[in-house]
Amino acid sequence: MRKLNNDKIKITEYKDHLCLTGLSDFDVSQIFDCGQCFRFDADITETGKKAFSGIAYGRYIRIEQPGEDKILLYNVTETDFYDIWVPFFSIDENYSIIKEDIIKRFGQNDVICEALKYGAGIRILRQEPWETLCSFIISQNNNIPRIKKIIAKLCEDYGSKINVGDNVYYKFPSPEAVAEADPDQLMKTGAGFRVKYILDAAKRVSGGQIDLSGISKYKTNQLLEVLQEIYGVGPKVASCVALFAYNRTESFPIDVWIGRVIKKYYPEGLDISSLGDFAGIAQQYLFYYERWRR
DNA sequence: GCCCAGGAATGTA
DNA sequence: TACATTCATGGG
Repeated sequence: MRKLNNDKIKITEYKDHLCLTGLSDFDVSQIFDCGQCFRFDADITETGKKAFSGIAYGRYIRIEQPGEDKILLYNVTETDFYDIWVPFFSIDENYSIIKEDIIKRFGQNDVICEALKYGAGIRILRQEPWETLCSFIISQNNNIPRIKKIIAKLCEDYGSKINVGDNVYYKFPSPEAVAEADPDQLMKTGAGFRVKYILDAAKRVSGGQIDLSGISKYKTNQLLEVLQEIYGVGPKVASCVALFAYNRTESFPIDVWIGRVIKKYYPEGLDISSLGDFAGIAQQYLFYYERWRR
């Protein structure tokens, strides 16, 4: 087994899964319920524990968390674990440092401290740029169940199949496959008025006008600018793509929920430029706190 | 500045 | 049960 940069994490190989212990600040439900990823579905194991399964980077994975400090990864090879799933789940990221920095920036008495406790296991996933771009175009003026439904249909209609046992899954379609799609057929995904945006994005990416790999070296401001050249991509969608696909943890998407958070807890306004390199992660804690706290 | 696209799940009264 | 809102954006 290769080494991780965190000695506390212990990895044990079993016949059909990997077991991780010592990984703190990690809650599978919170990670998949905080609205950053639309391709994973929850189910309940025989032992009554929540599990999630889905597709990322063209691969199927099933992840269970039977205890706070126990993560089980199924359908994973050792190579894929290090090359794909460690970065995908930010397993190599030390969230205690991030949380300390956020508290230092916001202050000990700030509402962020409650939010950090409430969503203690949130992690920002590192997702594929094209899938993230397309997904967040679809997410505009939309709710999570419907976003998931539209994306699932898009994958069924234009993505390639993955067989896992008796189940069939679909990869996220390539930009080429979407670019070649008939607009009327694309309407059948339920994406509605967003179809023209998805098509523009697919054509720009497959045609080479936008190089989603190349722009990863851009400074964040420049990255946001380039993304917003795409028809239907504004500041919100661009900053989500920067945060969730390009690991720009300082990128701070402002949606209706965060708008409410600012109005409610920071009536004097919030100076985002003073929030440091992890402003976007702080945003996720605030979003999750305001969205799901009863 | 305001409304609409296209649609349905979810929240709220 | 009604009724508003929903992880926005661009065009008219």
